[in-house]
Amino acid sequence: MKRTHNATGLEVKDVGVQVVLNGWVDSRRDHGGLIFIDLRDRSGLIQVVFSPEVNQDAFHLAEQVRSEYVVAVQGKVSLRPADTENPNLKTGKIEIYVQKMEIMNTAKTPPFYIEDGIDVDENLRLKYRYLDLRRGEMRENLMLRHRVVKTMRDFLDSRGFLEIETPMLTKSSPEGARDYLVPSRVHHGEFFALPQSPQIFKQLLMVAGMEKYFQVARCFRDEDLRADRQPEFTQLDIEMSFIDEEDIMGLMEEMMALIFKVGINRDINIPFPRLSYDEAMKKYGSDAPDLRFGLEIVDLTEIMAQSQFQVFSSAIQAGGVVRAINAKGCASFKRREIDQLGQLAIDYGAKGMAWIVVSEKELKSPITKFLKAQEIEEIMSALDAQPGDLILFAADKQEIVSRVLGFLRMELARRLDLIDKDELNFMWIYDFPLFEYDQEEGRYVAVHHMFTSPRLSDLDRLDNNPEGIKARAYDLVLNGTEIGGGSIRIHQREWQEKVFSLLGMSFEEVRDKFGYMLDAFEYGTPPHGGIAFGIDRLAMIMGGRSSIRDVIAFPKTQSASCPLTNAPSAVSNKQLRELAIKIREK
RNA sequence: GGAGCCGUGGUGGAGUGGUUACCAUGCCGGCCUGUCAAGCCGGAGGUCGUGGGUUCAAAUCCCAUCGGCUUCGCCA
Repeated sequence: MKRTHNATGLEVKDVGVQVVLNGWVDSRRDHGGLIFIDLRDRSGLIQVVFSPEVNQDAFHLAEQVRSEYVVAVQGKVSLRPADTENPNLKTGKIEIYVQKMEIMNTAKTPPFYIEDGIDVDENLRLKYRYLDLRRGEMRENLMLRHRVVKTMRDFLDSRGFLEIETPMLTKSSPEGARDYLVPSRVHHGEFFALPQSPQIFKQLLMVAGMEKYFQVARCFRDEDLRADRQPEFTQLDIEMSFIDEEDIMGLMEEMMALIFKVGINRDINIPFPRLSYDEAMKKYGSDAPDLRFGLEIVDLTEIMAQSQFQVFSSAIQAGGVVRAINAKGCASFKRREIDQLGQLAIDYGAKGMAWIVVSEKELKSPITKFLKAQEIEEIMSALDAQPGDLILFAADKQEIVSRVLGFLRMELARRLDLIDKDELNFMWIYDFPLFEYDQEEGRYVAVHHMFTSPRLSDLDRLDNNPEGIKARAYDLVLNGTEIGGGSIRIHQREWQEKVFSLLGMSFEEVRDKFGYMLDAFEYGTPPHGGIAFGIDRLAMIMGGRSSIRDVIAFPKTQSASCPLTNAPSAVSNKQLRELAIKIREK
């Protein structure tokens, strides 16, 4: 019995039609003389009814059916009797009176409920992922993801982009994340790396004259996992020739508007607002700020520069800053809560967290006794402090202060429930620094990546003055999450060599790792640039999920393993011998 | 590498040293012709993650270890 319709493809106007449905038994309600089954297929649910008056054989077969059995039913679409309609079902006004049923397969009782909103150990869900994905919400997530990717492909195709694949087995390169390595059987002792991104290949495609490229590209980074980070993830990777920042940002805004319309039927306003990196860090303590709420950070460095309060003034003298955040209406926080925030600040790298509780009559604070009345007044005024407010301070190097107050800002928003879950807050962050100094490595490292072009006006500083050079890079931020980022690239061999050199790479290393790319740049490389979006993160936000795992069919656990297949696993000695690999004892 | 939370019938939870480990749900059987969280009656189902220790006695206290989740570092 082959299906004639999908479960939710039927509606009131189909009443009287003979249909065959195939699907799974979602639930069975046996009334003795009458049996109801909710039949589920990919489209959703419909109720089918078994009555001995309609067909004895089908009725008795239905008595034996259990959850998750795979069945085929044949019957007539009928209107439900009055007062038995189910408004919770799309097909709640109709039902199928079954004349014939076939059990296509039986099923063991599943280890968890096949329904939305379950609270089950995630390990179990992943071990039985094929059952987890039967749940409506998970099916919806994958369908949403499909619509998003389909829309991306269609949109880019309509704008003249070519989808081109690049190698998965490629060359390990320095910088960036830890590589996943694949041993070469043919070349003992040598390894491929799985791509962290198709960056160099897409630039070579520009050299090759493809002009407009995209790829839905799997990327691999062997770093620790998070709720929004998997070791393998998917990027929409894009590159174009003969363009500038505005071309890419404008095009991507159009694409985003379409994706959100098709994906979740939301209209978003374009163009997106833009915020410079410096301003984002200063006001929000993050290069991916969440602007769905206020709680701006206020700089007090000037006010405090001459202060007698050593904690503040010595931080400033050491080149640092003093900044604060006004937790509006939080004067009611208990001392224990404030101390808890202070501990969190310390966890994020602060040496401590000063605070002032502003009440009607007085200021409660461990630090006001060190401050002059004039200074306190200026602080209150700068932060627009009113009775009932709580002010939190951080004093340290700028990067630490930003990180700490950026975190406290988010934490306060969560505690005060300031975030509107339905809002979609997009913004571009631009004017990133090209380099930052890495204390541990004792050298500069690229903030974006090492192929990013410096601002043209900063080009001459590549020789001897890298501090403060701005990059032609841009990130797209949605609700405090970086969902994409890109840049205009370097397309001149000479500039690229200077960047490599500034990053501390020797002539030999550059030749070995990137010689092929520099060679390519000598054969007429067009100016080019691009962007890449994290499809998993985008789908996660669009689906309103809190973990990227919910929009990936077969994700890894936090320890980067797969409970379903038990990967990774040991391999045979024969396999190891072929690869000339010996496993060392710990 | 660090921090936090969690691990008890299939599932989710309760159980702070002492009878036969409790509840809900699911599962199995019976009854039941309008349910959709169906209902009523009955039943089965447990190495309390694992290993060690303390104790007359451990799900419970201690140590170690494994696993899951969150997070800092890390993620050009």
